[in-house]
This record gives sequence, structure tokens and C-alpha cells, in this order.
Amino acid sequence: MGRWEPNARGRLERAALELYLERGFERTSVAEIAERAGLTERTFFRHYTDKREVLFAGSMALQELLVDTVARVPEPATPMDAVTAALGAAAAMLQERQEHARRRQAVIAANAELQERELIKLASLSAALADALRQRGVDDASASLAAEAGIAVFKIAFRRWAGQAGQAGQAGQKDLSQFIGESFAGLKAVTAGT
Amino acid sequence: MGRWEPNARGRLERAALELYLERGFERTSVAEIAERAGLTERTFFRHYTDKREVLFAGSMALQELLVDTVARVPEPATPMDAVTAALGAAAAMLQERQEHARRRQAVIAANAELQERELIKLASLSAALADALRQRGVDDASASLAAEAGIAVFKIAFRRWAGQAGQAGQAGQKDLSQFIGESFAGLKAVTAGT
DNA sequence: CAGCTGATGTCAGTCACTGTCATCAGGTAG
DNA sequence: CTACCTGATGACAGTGACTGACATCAGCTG
Repeated sequence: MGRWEPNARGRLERAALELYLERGFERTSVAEIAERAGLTERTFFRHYTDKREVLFAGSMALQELLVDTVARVPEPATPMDAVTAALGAAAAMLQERQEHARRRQAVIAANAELQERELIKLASLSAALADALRQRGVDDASASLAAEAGIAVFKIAFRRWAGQAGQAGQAGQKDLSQFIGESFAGLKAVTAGT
Repeated sequence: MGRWEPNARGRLERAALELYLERGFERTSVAEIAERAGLTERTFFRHYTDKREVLFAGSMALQELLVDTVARVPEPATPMDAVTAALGAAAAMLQERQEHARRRQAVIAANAELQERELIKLASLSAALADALRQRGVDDASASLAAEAGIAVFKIAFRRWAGQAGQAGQAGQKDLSQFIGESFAGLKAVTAGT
């Protein structure tokens, strides 16, 4: 047996989500999170750069999934084809951890600072997506636009999905991928005019 | 003559921008900003909720301009027509204060916390734009999508414009509105395929 | 003239976050 | 087997952002 309990990061993430749900983000101190995880405040900051980041540990995995998926889409494919495939893969990942995603989103929705962090993570996803498109030979401007459009679609679809998931466990729940498909169609319709 | 020097907010904003440019955002303390403005730290926090907000005082005016412009677009107009008109008005406003916009953007580009704040301000613009579209009778989903797409176009166009404006005063500078037009066309092209 | 108001100052306090040094189980070299 | 090294943690003393409570006082109002 090791000197310390294993999985310190996991314990911190779990304790943080619990406390943010119980008391809210602002009313929770880092010292309390660390205490519930059986660690000290200083150790928390060795694992996470700040109090918000502990909720966003999974975003790097999501980013890798998006980039990998774009890289693997077989030619010929338009930039939007590649983005669509990437969002589909992301949707599948989140659908699997639906309950966790819902709880986490409830915490974020209740606090502006956390929304700021979420937005910059989404911007980072957009930038990574655009880079992956450029790797496929897409020109610079189109890559940025396709990535931003894709992330915009994802944001709106996710918002609707998480909103419906508020009443969890009920029948007739739509999948995230369905919302994404609908939003994509809506974007096409809206940009086609004029 | 009043008891205090007038225009406390203006002095704070000016002092903050100067110091953020001179030393960087992180190396500037609120006490220093207040001192340069001839006020105290406590007074700074009576005018601005936090150290970042002092750079974003103008965003409310921009939001009102967008909303007003959307409301005034004559029928018949597609949602994207209305968004295009709104972005045109915003471009004109920023083009007028080009030099200030450039300096401010340089500060934001150098600091992640400020980028987070900028992103949530843009999200707020998007939400307000979507509301204004709904007031015109646009359906909920289309309103959100048109607003997000418009803000995405604005983000990319602004980034390019501010980047070029890095070499200020040179001939052949393109207007922000031109970048917006180009980005709009690019978005249409990219979403049309598939 | 008395009183109210609103912008400011003063001061003490909480908490996020950082730098630095100490601790010590377990692996490694000799 | 012993001496050393390493990596994750703890302990502790800061700095600075932000808040709450109370004091001040020029100018307006009745």
C-alpha cells in the first residue's frame, strides 16, 4: 500500500462537485474541498491551477477526441462534414456520462465565474478544431469559421439537452446527437437566406 | 466646483488601461490604479465589480446599439439581414475609436482572465441579439442560431482587424466592416456544403 | 439653519493563490 | 543492508482581490 490514499485528483474532483452542489460554488472554500478529500489546501493547488479548474479536468480529453475524429474523417469531406463527425463523437462521449454532465452543468449554470471558464474552454475547443481542419488542408479563414460555427451549434444543442435532462430518468428523452443534428439544420437554414 | 474631481469613472478607466499597458494586468494592483486616479482602492470597487470589469465598461453601450439596430431594421428582413445590420452598426462604432480599441485589445490578448471576461461579454451580446430577434417574431431556435453565428463572424472579423491594426497608421488598412462582410460570406460558403 | 444625500475615505476581515522549506515511504545504487 | 534520491504531501507565512461596517462632509432642500 502506498504512503497516501490513491487517486488524489479523483477525490478532489468528487469532493468539489459535491460541495458545489450542496452549498454553491461561492460558498465553498478550497480548504473545505481539500478537507473532504483528506488533503490540504496547498495540495489542491498543486493539482489544479484554481478553484474553478477542478470542474474542467475532462475538457482536455474532449479536445483530443474532437481533434482525433477530425483527423480520421476519410476524404472526400467538406470542412463541415469533418466538424459534424467530431461533434457526433463528442455527443457520444457526453451521452455516456449523462448524469455527471447534468450535475456539473447545474453547478456551472448557477455561477458566472464558472460560465466564463466554460466559455474559454469552448474557445479552446474551437481553436483546436480549426487547427485540425487546417491539417487537412482547409484554408485558414474557412477553418476558423467552420470551427466556430460547429462550436456554436454544440453550445445551443448542449444547452437544450442539459435543460431537458433536468427531469432525468423520464421517458422520451432526446439524445444530445439529435439536438446537434437539429441545430445544424437550423444553422444551415438561417445562413442560407439573405 | 464639486467636492471631488469630476468623472471618477473616466479617471479609473484611463489609469487602468495605462497601467495594464505599462506593466501588464497581473502586475498591476487595484491600489495602484486607484492611486493614479486620485482615489482609494475601496472606491474603485464601488464603480467596478472587479479588477477586470474596468476594461469592459463600454460593452453595455455596444449591446444597446445591437439591440436598437435589430429593432429598427425594416420589414421584410431575414434574421440574418437584421444581424448583418447590427454588426454593421457595431463596426462603425468601433471603427471610430480604432486606436482605443487596439490598445485595449492588446491588453486583453495578453491575459487569459481578461479573455474569459471578453468571452462572457460576447455571450451576453449574443443573448441580447437573440432576444431582439425574438421580439421581431423570429422563432426561438433560429434566433439563438442567427445570434451565435453573427457573434462568431464578429469575433473572427474583429480578431483579423485588430491584428492588422497592430501596425497602426499605415496605408491600406481595411475597415472592420470589410472584414465582417468577408467573414459572413465565408460562413455562408462553409455552411452551404454538405 | 437643520437635516438629508451621495460619493468618498478608513479599517478590519476573509479567502484565493504563491513561495519556501520540511517530511518521509518507496525505489535505486553500491 | 545502507545511503541516497525522488515525488507527493504538509506546514506556514505571505500578497492581493474583494467585502462589510462605519465615518465624513459639500451641497441641496425645506
